[in-house]
Amino acid sequence: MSGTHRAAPAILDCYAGKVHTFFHVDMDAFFVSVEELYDPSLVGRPVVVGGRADERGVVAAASYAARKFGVHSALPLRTAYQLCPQAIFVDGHPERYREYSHKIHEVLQGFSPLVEMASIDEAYLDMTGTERLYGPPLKAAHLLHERMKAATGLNCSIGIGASRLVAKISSDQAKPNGVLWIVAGGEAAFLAPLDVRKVPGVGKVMEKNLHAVGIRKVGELARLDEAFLEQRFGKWGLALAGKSRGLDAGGWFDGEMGADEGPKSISHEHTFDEDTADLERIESTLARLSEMVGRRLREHKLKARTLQLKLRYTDFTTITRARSVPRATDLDTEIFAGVRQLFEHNWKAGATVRLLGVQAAGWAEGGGQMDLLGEAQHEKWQRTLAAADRMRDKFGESAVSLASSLRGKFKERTHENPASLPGKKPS
DNA sequence: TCTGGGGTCCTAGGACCC
DNA sequence: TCTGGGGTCCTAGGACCC
Repeated sequence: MSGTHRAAPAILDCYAGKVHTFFHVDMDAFFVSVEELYDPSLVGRPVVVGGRADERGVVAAASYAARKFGVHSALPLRTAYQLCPQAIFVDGHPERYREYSHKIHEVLQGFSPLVEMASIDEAYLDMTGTERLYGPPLKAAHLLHERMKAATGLNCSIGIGASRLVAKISSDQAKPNGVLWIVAGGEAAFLAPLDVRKVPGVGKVMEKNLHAVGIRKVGELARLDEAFLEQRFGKWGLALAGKSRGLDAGGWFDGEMGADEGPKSISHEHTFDEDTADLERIESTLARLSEMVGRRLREHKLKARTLQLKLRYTDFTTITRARSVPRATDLDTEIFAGVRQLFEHNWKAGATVRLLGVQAAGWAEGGGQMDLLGEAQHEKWQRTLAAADRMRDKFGESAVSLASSLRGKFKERTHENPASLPGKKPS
């Protein structure tokens, strides 16, 4: 609980009146903490969530005990094992994290009506004008922290600032299990000594670019000429100039709590345990991914006009190939037909494949025109798939699969009318 | 260090249209 | 006819986030 600074009047002027108060609430080691609730024996031990120590894959989350050994998110699991062989490696459970994310959302909504979930485990609250209800920000934050712990069993950290950006950076500095308030006017002093990497949006590449021009700290960035940053890094450079001063994209008044607009794309991908050039395996994987994408489209009541294939070879070179279809679709068969064709046209025959991905995007309201026959077939497929979706809801994801029947049967079909394909009926 | 999976946003070139 | 400019859509790739 540090970082409170007296506001300089000259700096306060730039708020032009109303100073907002944003909270950024960020769960501590979220995936690990949820796993600990299911298995309390994990508490206090080095835990790695993401898969087995010998699997292909990366660390999704590491406990603080594991972080002491240098283990962190995005590290290859095998490297994590080298660094910390005594760590307990557990599989991730996305359903559990979604469930707890909902609980978190409920707690927050009970605290303030202006809540925006920024990801599965973090949220912004606009707490402007809540002093009469909760008292000063620090008091409010501690109350929220207690409620969160009581309702979910999980720890969080809370950053408080006059912009979302400052709130976010301060919650990061407050970790773990802390609260930090950056008083309006104290932003520059708070930000100046931080590494540029602490600024959201500055990753490996931008960090390197900035180091190359001798910029390492946010304070150095803030002193730079805006025009220089814009000329050097374009639109991004200009945004960066604002961020280095603690400003959101819209300045201090970027206060609208985002309406949930729904997804802009839906995708699934799979990395093989071992790279493969086996067409049967490749096609059944594409079929399975197409089903998963189709299912999610129907869940969201969306139809996609653009289908995209992602293909990663053994040497990690990765291509994406997209095509727009004349009629927007949410059907497994049509998605599969599209990406299968993209695969055939773009695969370097015989080259071993590491990863396949299927993405749908470009939503359309309706589906456009079809001839009567197409219409009838289309409706039949929709009923079949709806039944399959209900089966999966009841009995699990593996209860119904069209993959085996789709695979291999496309060659002798025309792609103009994939809806005429035979599919295994749910039984 | 042999590198997941699900997303968002930005850039840039070409097609096409007026 | 040697050749403008703006808008929009499509596609590919890449940086970045959790």
